[in-house]
Amino acid sequence: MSWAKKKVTIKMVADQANVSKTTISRYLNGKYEFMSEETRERIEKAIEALNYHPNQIARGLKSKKSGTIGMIVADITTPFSSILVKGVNDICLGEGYQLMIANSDEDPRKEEEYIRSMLTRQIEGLVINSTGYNDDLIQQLRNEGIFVTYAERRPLNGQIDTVTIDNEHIIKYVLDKLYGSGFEEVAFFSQTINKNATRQIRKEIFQRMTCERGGDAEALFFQIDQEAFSYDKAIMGYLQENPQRSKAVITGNGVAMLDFLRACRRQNIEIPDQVGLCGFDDWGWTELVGAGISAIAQPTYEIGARAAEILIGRIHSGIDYKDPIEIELKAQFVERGSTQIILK
Amino acid sequence: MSWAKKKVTIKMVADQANVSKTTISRYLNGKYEFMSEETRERIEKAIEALNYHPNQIARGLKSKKSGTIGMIVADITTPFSSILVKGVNDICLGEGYQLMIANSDEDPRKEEEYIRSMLTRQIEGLVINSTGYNDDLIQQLRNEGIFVTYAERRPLNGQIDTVTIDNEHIIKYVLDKLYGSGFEEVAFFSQTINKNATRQIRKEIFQRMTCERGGDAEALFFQIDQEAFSYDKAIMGYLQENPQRSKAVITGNGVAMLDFLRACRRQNIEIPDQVGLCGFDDWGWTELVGAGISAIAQPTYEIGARAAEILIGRIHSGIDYKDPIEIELKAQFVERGSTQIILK
DNA sequence: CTGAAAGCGCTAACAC
DNA sequence: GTGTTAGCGCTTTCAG
Repeated sequence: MSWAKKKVTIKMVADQANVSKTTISRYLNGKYEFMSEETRERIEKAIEALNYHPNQIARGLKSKKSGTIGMIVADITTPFSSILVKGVNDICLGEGYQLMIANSDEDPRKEEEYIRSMLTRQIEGLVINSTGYNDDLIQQLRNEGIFVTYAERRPLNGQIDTVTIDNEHIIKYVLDKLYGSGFEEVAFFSQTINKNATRQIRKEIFQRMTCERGGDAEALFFQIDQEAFSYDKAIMGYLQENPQRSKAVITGNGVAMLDFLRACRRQNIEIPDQVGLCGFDDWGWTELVGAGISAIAQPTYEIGARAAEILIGRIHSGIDYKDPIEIELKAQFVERGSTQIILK
Repeated sequence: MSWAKKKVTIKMVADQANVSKTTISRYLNGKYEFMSEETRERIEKAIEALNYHPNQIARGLKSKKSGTIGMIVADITTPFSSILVKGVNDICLGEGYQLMIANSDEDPRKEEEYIRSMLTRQIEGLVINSTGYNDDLIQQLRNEGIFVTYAERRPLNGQIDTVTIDNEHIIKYVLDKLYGSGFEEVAFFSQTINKNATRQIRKEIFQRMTCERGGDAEALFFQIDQEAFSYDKAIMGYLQENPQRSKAVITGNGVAMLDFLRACRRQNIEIPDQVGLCGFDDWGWTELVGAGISAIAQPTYEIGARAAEILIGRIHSGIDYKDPIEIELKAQFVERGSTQIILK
């Protein structure tokens, strides 16, 4: 980089201001008590004149504080992830941290690679929307002085700070609502569960509550793999059983909702005439489809923001903890046309 | 962090393997020619035994290579930005770079703050989807040895690498299509332009082509501010002029399309019966709204990927350039029901 | 109030 | 083949 102007260092500022590097360093760290008014001003001028910006990398090497936080999301292309990122990013800006972000693409191997890469780059903490396959490695980070907060997907086991939503409460609310308004069968359509804790938890809650109502918890839960037309098959299968009953579906997240709607369109299934629908995640377009799609609006931004706050709090305190913080934020049901029952 | 295990350093590995730090360093950098087969194995064992991972921060301090790239997007919550991020992220993974990401929120002050913050953290390059207000600062980075690539939004002036789409070509294509199929007036609805180069360019192209067809280039271009019901007013105003003519609208990006559709719904405007619609950006839900929304699918992922490739290429070459690389990728028109003209 | 000196963890001449 | 030495840019004792 021969064409690059030499970067200005603390040494050059020291020379310019006619003091030692130490004093400049003190200045940079706001320890003004240790210098005369006059030197302070001289330093200020020198920094200004040279357009000096301290090298955070060098500072971090000595102080062991990189000032960066890592964040790994499972699929950055979903609005869910990007809003989560925004929440974390905003808090980081306020606290002076930079964000190192990676997209695991739901691939545990990539996830591990990113975690290790970020570790070598001395992140001070990690916010993760985890695939669920690297919980052991993540637990290990604790031993290296790295704090971790799980966002939305909790660890399957392990004592780590977590911010999720109150699935129990909102699923109960929606089931009550749907059955209460006359639907006779409510099914749940989930993406492949794998080790995804959120999907696992929603399944468990849905099946337990369905059971309590005397429903067929097994038959009404559909786990749908990412193959072509698998949603088509599932929805057709569901509607063919007990065709005289009025039915509704809850989809487990925004991506499942989109796939479900596409399948309905291909199969000419009318909503809510033939099947009611309530989805998790309320993204901008839900009101535009048909009579509007009812949805569970997750406080996605807040999940990210709270996770970042907790993480930074831990970093600042710097001490190990025995009791993890576990926060459950409330989700909200937004009612639209897709759950207005059409009586048969 | 009293509870943290002491991090293992190159010194400890050297002691364990009974060689000097230099030799370990050579090993880490793959310079196996400079050591015996036997020491190489000894080092391998020592690293394994101690679970050693080199500190990239320290390496970077000496070598002036942080191994991180910065990326700033204008609004991370739009699918456009997140897909762009994915493109960049994927290339970075392949090339061994970590991504430092920030969301400027279309705020030039935040954008500047992030740029400076990333600079102090020694990013080696920057991919930016810029607000357009910090072009001078960005140009300045070049003097500090930092390469920059603009993604999607080009600099208003300045000689910097850029990846955009071929707006000229696709806008011509869509206008031909719409007028060709019988629409008599085609308007363009854009978000507030400010210094956004893409919006500026689309406006210029649209107006020029409209002019060439003898249309009223001024009246047919709508710049719509982000106030409540401003889309409602614009669309109503457009439809009231020359009501006997069949009309269509092109929206300038995905966000504008969403706002436009919401306004139509509020005003009970039927698409395409009362107005045809073709939007920029083809996100998952377009096919689900009404008879399907026709859209210009931008190669968003490719924009990000190409931008990252170009940037990393520059970093590797390490030399200044006089001629910036300017790439224009092709967008594609996806035809759906919203542009099937209903003859009046 | 201020500075000299010794590192942080790693790399890179330059010797041997 | 391998080690010694001198830093990278900054912080931090420890002396004055």
